[in-house]
Amino acid sequence: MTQAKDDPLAMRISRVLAERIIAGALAPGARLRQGPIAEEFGASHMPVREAFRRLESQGLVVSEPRRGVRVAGFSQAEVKEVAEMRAALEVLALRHAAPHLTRAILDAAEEATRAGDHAGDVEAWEEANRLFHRTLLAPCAMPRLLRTIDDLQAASARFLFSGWRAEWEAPTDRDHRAILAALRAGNVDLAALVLGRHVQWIGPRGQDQAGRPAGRRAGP
Amino acid sequence: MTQAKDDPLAMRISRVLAERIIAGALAPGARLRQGPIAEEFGASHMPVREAFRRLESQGLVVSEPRRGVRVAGFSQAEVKEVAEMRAALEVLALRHAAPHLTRAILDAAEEATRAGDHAGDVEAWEEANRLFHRTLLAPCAMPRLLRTIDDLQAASARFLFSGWRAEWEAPTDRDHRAILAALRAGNVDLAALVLGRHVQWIGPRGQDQAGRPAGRRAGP
DNA sequence: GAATCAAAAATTATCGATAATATTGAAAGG
DNA sequence: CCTTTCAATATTATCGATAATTTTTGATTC
Repeated sequence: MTQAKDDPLAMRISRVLAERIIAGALAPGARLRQGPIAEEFGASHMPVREAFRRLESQGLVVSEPRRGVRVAGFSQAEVKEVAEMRAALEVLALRHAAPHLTRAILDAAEEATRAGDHAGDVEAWEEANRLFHRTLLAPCAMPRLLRTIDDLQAASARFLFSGWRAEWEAPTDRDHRAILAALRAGNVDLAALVLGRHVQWIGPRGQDQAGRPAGRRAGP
Repeated sequence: MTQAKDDPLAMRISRVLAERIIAGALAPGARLRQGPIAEEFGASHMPVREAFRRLESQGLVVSEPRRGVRVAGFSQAEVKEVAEMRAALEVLALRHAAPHLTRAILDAAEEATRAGDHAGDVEAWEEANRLFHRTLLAPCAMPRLLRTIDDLQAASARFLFSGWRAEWEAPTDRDHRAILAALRAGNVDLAALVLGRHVQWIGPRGQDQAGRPAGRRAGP
């Protein structure tokens, strides 16, 4: 799905572990021991450790020296933090991408939105959602910004999966459509405003029931 | 200066290498070979490789599989990218920190500004500048955000050093004082506005002479 | 003289083993 | 019965060596 298997072992291991953490197969706080993981992948400790460092930089695990790594927990505060960082950075990316958005790109983003509407489970919806954002923001051509946004999206997806694993129905994504409409009309400011709010939408249930995002500065 | 020497060897190595890259001792594009570096630190390859991964996540080196790592270059576009990310994220951090800013914290930030004014060289000025920002933003209590900002500051410092190594005179930092004044007056919006512009200030010389930052959306 | 190919040298990626440190559990003491 | 201490065990951090690639070098040909 992602990339060929000719890149370093550490990369493959980190990808698999990241998937597991995001999907919730590895619970927050769970210790990741290098021995068993190395054995599972038929590798030695070195690639596993490199994978750990990569996961650490993505914020998916926390590492205490001499004490190993464990899956990063996410309190409501942390989820909010990630959401607000995403909002700030995706708005920035969108403003830079806007001048480069062609008709074809907007159509592709709309197609991604449609795919999300028809998604049968959270995973499919999340993938479509990610594709929407990526399609719209990639033309900003700011690699470091895009990398950071990707990591934040991964963290967001974790939260999404944790809350919704079972009961799921694909919601028609009004925000996505509003963003596209604004962009088609050339109203970048409006698109950025909606995107900023959209990204901070935490969903119907947080750790507690206070689902209202805090960074909401503009009206509804 | 930073931390004791009881944390993993990889951490110490990455710190030293980071300092060298930021200070310009290692030129952009220069290859970092694990053999010589391991030998220099009296270590084996493993910690060196871990240090590389860490530097990679900070954006200080780029790694091509099977081909080693090299010091990341920075075009004017990349410098601008970092500056705009910093602006977006530092403004976010400041808005969250503002409610927690005490008189003592503001005084400490002012002291950092004074130290910067009296700095004799770029390094000292940069350290004071970093301290100013850190003092003001740390109370936001958003660890991931602060970590990201730190990495971006490091990238900024690289650029600063590259341009100013020789001719240097400490400039009185009007922006810092304006930010503090606004905060003391309780005008968070103004402080955020000035901070956002301040961070994007590229200095009198870029790679080419077009020093005007592009993200400048509000008037002077 | 420039381009090409092939062996040689260098370098990265990985492994298996060792040393250092943390964790655990049981025994002793209060 | 709970707390503390100490050894047995488990795990991390690190090393030295090996395998797999890439880069160089040097002749060789057009």
